[in-house]
Amino acid sequence: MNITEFAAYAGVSKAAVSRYFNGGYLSQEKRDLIANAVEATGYHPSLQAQMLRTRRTRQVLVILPKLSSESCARMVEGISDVLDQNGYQLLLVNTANDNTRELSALNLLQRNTVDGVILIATIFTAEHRTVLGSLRLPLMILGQQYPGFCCISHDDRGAARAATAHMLAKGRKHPGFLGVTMMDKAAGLDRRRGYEDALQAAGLYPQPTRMAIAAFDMESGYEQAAALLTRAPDIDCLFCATDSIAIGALQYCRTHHIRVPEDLMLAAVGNSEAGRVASVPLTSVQLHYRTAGQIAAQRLLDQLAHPHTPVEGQVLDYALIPRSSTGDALPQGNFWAE
Amino acid sequence: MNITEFAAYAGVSKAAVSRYFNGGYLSQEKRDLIANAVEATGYHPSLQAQMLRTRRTRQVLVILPKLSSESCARMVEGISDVLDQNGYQLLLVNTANDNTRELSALNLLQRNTVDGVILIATIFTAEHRTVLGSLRLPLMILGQQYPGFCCISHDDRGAARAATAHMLAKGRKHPGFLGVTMMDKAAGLDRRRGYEDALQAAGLYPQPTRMAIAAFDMESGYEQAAALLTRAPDIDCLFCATDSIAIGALQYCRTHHIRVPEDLMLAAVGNSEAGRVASVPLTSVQLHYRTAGQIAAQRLLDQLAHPHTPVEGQVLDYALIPRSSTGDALPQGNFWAE
DNA sequence: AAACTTTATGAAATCGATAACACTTTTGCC
DNA sequence: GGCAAAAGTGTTATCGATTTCATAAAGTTT
Repeated sequence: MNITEFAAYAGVSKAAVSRYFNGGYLSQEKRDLIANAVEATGYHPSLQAQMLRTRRTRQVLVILPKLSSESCARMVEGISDVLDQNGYQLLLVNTANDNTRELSALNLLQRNTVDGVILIATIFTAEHRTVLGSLRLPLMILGQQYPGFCCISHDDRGAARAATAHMLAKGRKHPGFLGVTMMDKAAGLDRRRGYEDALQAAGLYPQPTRMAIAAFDMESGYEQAAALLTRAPDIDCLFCATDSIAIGALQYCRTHHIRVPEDLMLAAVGNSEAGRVASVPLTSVQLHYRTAGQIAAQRLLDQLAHPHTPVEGQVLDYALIPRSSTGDALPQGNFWAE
Repeated sequence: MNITEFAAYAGVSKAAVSRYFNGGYLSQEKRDLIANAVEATGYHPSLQAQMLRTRRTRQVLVILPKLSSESCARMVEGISDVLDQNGYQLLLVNTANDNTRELSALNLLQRNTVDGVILIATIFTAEHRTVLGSLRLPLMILGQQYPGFCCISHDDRGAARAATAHMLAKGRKHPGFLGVTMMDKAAGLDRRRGYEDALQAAGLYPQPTRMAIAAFDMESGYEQAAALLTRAPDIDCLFCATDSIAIGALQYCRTHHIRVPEDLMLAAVGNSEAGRVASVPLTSVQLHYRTAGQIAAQRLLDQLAHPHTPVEGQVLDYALIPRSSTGDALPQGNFWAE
């Protein structure tokens, strides 16, 4: 049933029906007439027709690199919370760290089928700047600061500093670093800087031989930990850029008679579920993923409501959660400490 | 720029432009003309207008209970793979196990804004049958069999049977069961039946005092394990409906001087990352989540292409992954066994 | 009472495409 | 050459809403 048929059924004009649903001058009499007819027929305006006419889709595109990563999933949950509350729909593109998919996602934007975009990306290339710069849609970048755009990010540098400093404060003198590619500004570069900050504050100098780069998975963490600890066996505390990597390192220790935390302390960033229940519960820094998602979505909706909002970034704080991997016993009865 | 302006620019009729993009009789001459004009202007048809006119949106709605659960995330990844390849967009609704949200999602369907639906639900009520039955859209149900609808599910019963049988085959005589609500047919009912199958095959009888029901999280697993093992301390092997619950049980053992696997064997279903790296690596049954998602999406697209496809369910197989929690040592050098 | 403003109304134009239709031209075949 | 089928074309109606516009009635101010 379309608006014309419905209007005829209700005994009013098309315009009156439209005004009923969108607000506008309408007498109480017609209002009742339409309300009754809606009750009787279950009529509702077609979204597609509304989209075409109003040029607003009430859909937001979320682009992310990997859905089955706990951090991404939580950010999307946060986004979903807010969009849902405001009657917006969430269009999801999982790029799987694949350029082809990322391009097809950006193609969507060109086609103007969404009102706004939230981008959770790890590596920004020159092409990104070009494409994003020419975007006429409201855009939020989630997970890192990218100059010139609205960004919500975590204090990755502070988080890494806190984790490393925690181990140094326990008297360790030979820190090691297990990071990820520096092309990833947040998890790669910023966390390395945080690590170096902590060393500097303790009067130590970062040594390249005590640093290694891994991929984002446990397997790689295992392998790089093996390489690093073979090369520099005197390392007595190891900062890992992600929980997954730290868990890989932990597996290596477990199978090579390296005691954690006695011989080697471990600390990471992420506070994942796996890290909480690992063979040695992992000291890690909690970032507020869900909150970040909520804020990003809210800010996007704000931009939609008030165009020309000034571009400004926002950095969320963090919380260090000490656990056994740095020799911190858990409080009795609490094995899940957030 | 709309099709009229573009057609004028290219020097052809609107119909020719439409035929260019949708296929249809068109001379090579005009084809070139339009191709050049596209190159020059970057014109592309408006999706909204196409949606309105063709009554197809090329969008698929995915409804799920919890995004930040590994199994859900992997299913969505599988769905995304296939939809993406076929030029379909994925609309996501995270119900957070909340009726309000589930209703608003179903409202979307009423509004006809998507071509098809994939539903990942855990608990089906009478209301579900009503709403789903009156749905005029192609629908796939993912994760359990629901009579009368197209379903892709896992062999939950077989999986639970295999996990339990594995422990009984090692000579354990006093099995226990830690499950979830029976309102959840797949993870609740079917897995309990599988547990009972295994007992029966071993000449044992299920005893209510050796069974408990937990929620879906580790905390609840911990609490219910505590209750169960206090009530029936002779239990020497425990089947858990999910990895999370098993990890909770494992934490309880760890803090109460119950040795795993010597005093108590543990086996579960899910094969999650956390279970693989837990303090005692967890024997678990792998289900093919990603594959299930891919199949569901593919079958949905098939339905879209060929309406009136007969309704039939499909059940995917499983693979038991023995690990230390049942006394199975991991093969040397492989700590990640899938 | 006149002059304005606010409220109320429906006809018609519009958003940007596709599909039906009527028509002409080309091709294939006997 | 004749005749049917296939290929190629542009005009027009249509999808289902919103928005403009012209106009009228009601309410408010001078």
